[in-house]
This record gives sequence, C-alpha cells and structure tokens, in this order.
Amino acid sequence: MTAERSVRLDPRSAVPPFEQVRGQIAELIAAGVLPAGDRLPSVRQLAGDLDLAAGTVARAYQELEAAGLVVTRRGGGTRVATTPPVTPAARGQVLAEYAAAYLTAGRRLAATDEELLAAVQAALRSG
Amino acid sequence: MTAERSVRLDPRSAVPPFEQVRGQIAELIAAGVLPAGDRLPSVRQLAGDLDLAAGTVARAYQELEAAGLVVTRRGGGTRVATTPPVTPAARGQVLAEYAAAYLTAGRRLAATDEELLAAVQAALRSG
DNA sequence: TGTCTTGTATCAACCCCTTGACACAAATAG
DNA sequence: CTATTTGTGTCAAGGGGTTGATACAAGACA
Repeated sequence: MTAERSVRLDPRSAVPPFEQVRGQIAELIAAGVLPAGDRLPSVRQLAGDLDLAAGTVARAYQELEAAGLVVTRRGGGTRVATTPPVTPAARGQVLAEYAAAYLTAGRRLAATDEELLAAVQAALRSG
Repeated sequence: MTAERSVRLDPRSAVPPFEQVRGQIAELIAAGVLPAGDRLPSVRQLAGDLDLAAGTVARAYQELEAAGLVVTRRGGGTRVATTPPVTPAARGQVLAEYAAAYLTAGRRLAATDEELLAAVQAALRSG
C-alpha cells in the first residue's frame, strides 16, 4: 500500500496529526500516486503504524470522504474514489503549488531567481 | 521595518499563529534579511497588524529571545541580536532547507528530478 | 521630573486536538 | 451462519492555543 509507505508524520510540526495524515493522503490522491480504487490501510492499521489513536486517523478519513477523495464502507475499508473528484488538481498542478510555495518562502529571504533555481539543483545533486 | 512587511499569516494553516510569527521572523534573521540591531515592531503594533492578541505576539518574541535570535528590553523594544546566534543557518543553508523540503514533497508524488526542476522554472516564469 | 512606550504577567473563558476505552453497525471471509 | 474486519459513535480527561482585559516593570524621551 502506497499510503503506508508514504505517510510520514513530523512530530516537531505544529500541524496536528490528523491534518498531516489528511493532507498527505489528499496530495497522493490528487497527484495520482494513489490510483482510483486503491484501498487505504485500515484506520487501526495506520493508527498503529503512526502511533496514533484510531479516532485520530478516522477523523482524517472522514474529512477525505467529505472532500470526495475517498469512499468508505464499514467492513469494506476505505478506497480512493473512482470519480477523480471535482479536484482539478492534477499531479502537475500539485507540483506547481509546491514550487510556488518554495518560491514564496525563498523570496522572503530576498533570494534571486538564480539563487532559487541553483538551490534546487544543488539539492538534486546532493539528495 | 522588514518584519512588518514580511510577516504574513496564513489563516487556513493548522500552524498556530504564534508559531507562524516565530518561524517567519526566525528565518528572516537566520537568512540575514533582518540585520543585527534591527528593531522589530512592538508587540502591540505587530499584533494590531496581524489582528492578533498582544499576548500571542509576545509569546513569539519570547521564544525568539530564548533561542538567542533577539534581545528585548522593556520600553526599548525588541531587536535582532548582535551575536549571530549559534545558528549556523546562513542564508544559503536556509534556502537549501527550503529546496530540500520541496524535493521531499515533490518526490512523494513520484516526480522525477527533471519534473521537479521544470516546475520551479515554470513557477519562476509565471510568478 | 513626569510621560509615553514597550515587554511582561496574570486571569478566566473558550475552543480544538488527542488519547484510550468501549460499544455498535455493516461488510467481508470462512 | 459465524467470526472477523472495519468504520463509526460516544465518553471523560488532559493539554494547548487564543482572546481580552488588566496591571505592572523598566527603558526612552522631553
């Protein structure tokens, strides 16, 4: 399951756990990394992996369903919605949002375009 | 004052306001955008600008002082510490962290190096 | 000196997040 | 059908963040 492998909590983050889970899965779906029909780990399973209470993961799943990204059935688990939800957020758009966020943060440091680009290239080489 | 112009709250963020303020100012300092000796806006001033309670901004300032990034004096205001704190985080390192964070997020979407770079270039052109 | 500014401290009140436990409903697997 | 799995609902408890008001302490300023 891609979700188990990909969801990682940042314990130092001020973002509440349920929101980290929700956000990461939402992006995995929007980007097409989690294909329609794919089953997410069970609430208890993911909660155990991330060391969270089941209710916390359940809340993340509920918000994902409310957003139309996911369909849940008791006993049947939670699966990625077949209808690529209204979300016009294709993978490229998600990536574009990430890039834009990077630019916003970098420009707050008064970085030039060249510096911003060079920093990414350097990170690509080292990571 | 650079701080007034640069600190922007994201009301949709799950990150608590005091932490957004603290983090943004910390990065402005670490990156050298706010030079040593520069005076930050007063607690009440910044609180007014950001539509926060004075105590919320005060907490951000307190944590900045605890981190050695800032020196406060009652009646005298809050200024960027002259001693570039232990922080080895030069501007380039902060930028590198941003770039690394971008790569981490992008790779979660299974983006290739080329895509990651292209997305930044596209964002530079459009923004 | 006296006044203004600024940071700090405290308070009660409110809301949100998390936990851990338990029970329940519905689908699946045998 | 039965047992298991899975999502949901509830609950009390505790911790954190925010507000708004008030009061105080200490430097700046005239």
